[in-house]
Amino acid sequence: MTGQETRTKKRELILDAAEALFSRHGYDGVTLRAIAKMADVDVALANYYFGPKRDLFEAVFMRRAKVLNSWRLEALEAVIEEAQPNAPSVRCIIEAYFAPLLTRSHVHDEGWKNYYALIGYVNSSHEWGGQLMSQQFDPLIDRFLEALKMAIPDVSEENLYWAYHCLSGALTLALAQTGRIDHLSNGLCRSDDLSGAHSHIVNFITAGFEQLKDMPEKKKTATPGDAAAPV
Amino acid sequence: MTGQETRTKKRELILDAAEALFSRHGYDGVTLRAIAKMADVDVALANYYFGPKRDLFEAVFMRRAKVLNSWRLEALEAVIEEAQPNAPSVRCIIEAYFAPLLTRSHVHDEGWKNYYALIGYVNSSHEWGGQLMSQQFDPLIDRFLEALKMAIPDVSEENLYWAYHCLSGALTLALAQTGRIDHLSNGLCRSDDLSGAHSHIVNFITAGFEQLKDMPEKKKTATPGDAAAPV
DNA sequence: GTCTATACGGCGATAGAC
DNA sequence: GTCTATCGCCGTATAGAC
Repeated sequence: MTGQETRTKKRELILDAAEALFSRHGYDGVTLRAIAKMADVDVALANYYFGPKRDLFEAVFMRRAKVLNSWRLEALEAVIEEAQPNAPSVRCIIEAYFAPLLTRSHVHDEGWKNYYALIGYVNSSHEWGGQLMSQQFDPLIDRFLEALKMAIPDVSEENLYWAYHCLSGALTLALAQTGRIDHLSNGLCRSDDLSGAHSHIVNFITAGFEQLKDMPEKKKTATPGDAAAPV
Repeated sequence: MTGQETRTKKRELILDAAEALFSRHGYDGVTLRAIAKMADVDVALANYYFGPKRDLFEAVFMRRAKVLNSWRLEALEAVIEEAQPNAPSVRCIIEAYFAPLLTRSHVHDEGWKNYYALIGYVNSSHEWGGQLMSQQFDPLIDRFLEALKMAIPDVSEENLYWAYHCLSGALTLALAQTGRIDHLSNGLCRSDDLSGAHSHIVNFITAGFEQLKDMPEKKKTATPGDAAAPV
C-alpha cells in the first residue's frame, strides 16, 4: 500500500467514525479520543489531517453534502426538461427534492444513515443550523424555489419561504430517525424506513405547497373562510 | 425570606439557567459549572436539588411540558365542544394544536423562547428524541389524532402518523429558531417571529392533512394520477 | 510527508467533609 | 445547604520514528 493510499484510507476512516459518533451524540458529546479509537488510529491523527475538532465536524458535514446536491440538481433539471415548454408541476418538483434522498438504495448504507441523522441534528441546532445548513444547501434550495415559483403563479416570497421551512422540518426530522414515530404508532410506522416514509411525506408536502395557489393575492397569509375560532 | 422561599427561588434560578444553556448548546455542551455561575449559586447545588446532570436536564424539559399540555388540551376540548354534535374541522384541530404555542404573549418571554429551542433540540436528538418527547407529549398527541380521525373519515393509521410526523418536524424546527430562514430569505422572514410564522404553518399543515381525505381507500399511500416521473 | 507517543494545562461531575 | 478535593478525561502541541 502506497503512502497516498494509506493517507486517503485513514482520512476516510476518521471521517466515517466521526460521522457515526457525531450523528449519535452531537458535537459536544463526542471526543476526539473516541473517534480515534473507533477509526483505530492515533489520537493525534485527526488533528493532523483536519485541524481542530470544529473543522473535522465541518469536513464530515460537507463530504456528503456535495453528493446530495448533485443528485438533487440532476433530478430537478430532469423534471424541468421533461415538462418543457411548460412549468413542471408542484408534485414533480417536490418529488425531485425528496426522491434522491429517500428512495435510492444508499438509504440502507450505514454511512449514509449516520449522515442523515447528522443533518437532523445540524438543522435544528442553534450552533450549526443557521450557518452550516445555509452554506451547504441554500444555493440549491434557491433553484428549487425558483422552480416552485413557476409552478405556483403569484405566490408571495414570504409564503414560499415558510412553506419551504415546513418541508425542511418534516424532512430533517425524518432523516434524524429518532424512533419517536415507532413509539407513537406502537410499531406500525418505523423511523428507519425512509423509503416507506417517502410517499407519505411527498403527498403531505405537495399539498402544503399546492394550497398556496388558492391564497388570495391580497391576503396571502390569512386563513380561508372556514377559519378556526381563535383559541 | 424564609428557607422555603429561598429553596424554591434557587431551584427556579437553576432551572432557568440550565434551560437557557441547554437550549443553546445541547446537553453535552453545557457544564454544571456554567449553569451554577449563570444562576449565581454554588456548583454543587444543582446536584443537591436534582441529582445527576441527566436528571436536571429532564427536570428542565418537564417543567414547561406540563403547562403546554394543559393549554393544548384546553384548546382541543374547546373546538370539540364548539363543533358538537359534528366533528370539528381539520383546520380547527390544527389551530388548537398550534395557537397555544405560537400566538400567545409568552412567545416573547425569554424563558419560553429558550424552552422552545430546547424542544427543537430534543425532538431531533438521537439521545432524547424517541424517549423524552414520547414520554411528555404522546398522551396528548393521541387525543389530537383521535380528533383528526373524526375529521378525516376512513384515514389509515399509517397516513395519520406520518402526517403527524410532518407536523411535528415543521413545528419543532420553527421552535428551534435557528436563523436558517432569515438567511435563506435574506431577512424577509425571521425565525424568531413565531406569531408571524403561525398562519403560514397552520395553512401548510392543514392542507397536508386535508389531502388525506382524497386518498383512495385501497391505495392509501400511493401518489394520485398526476404522479411524478420517478427520478 | 505520514504517523505515533507522550505531555500539558485545564476543566469535568460529583462524593464527602463540614 | 455549602465548599472543597479528587480523579479522570478533555483538546491539542510537539518531538521524533518511519
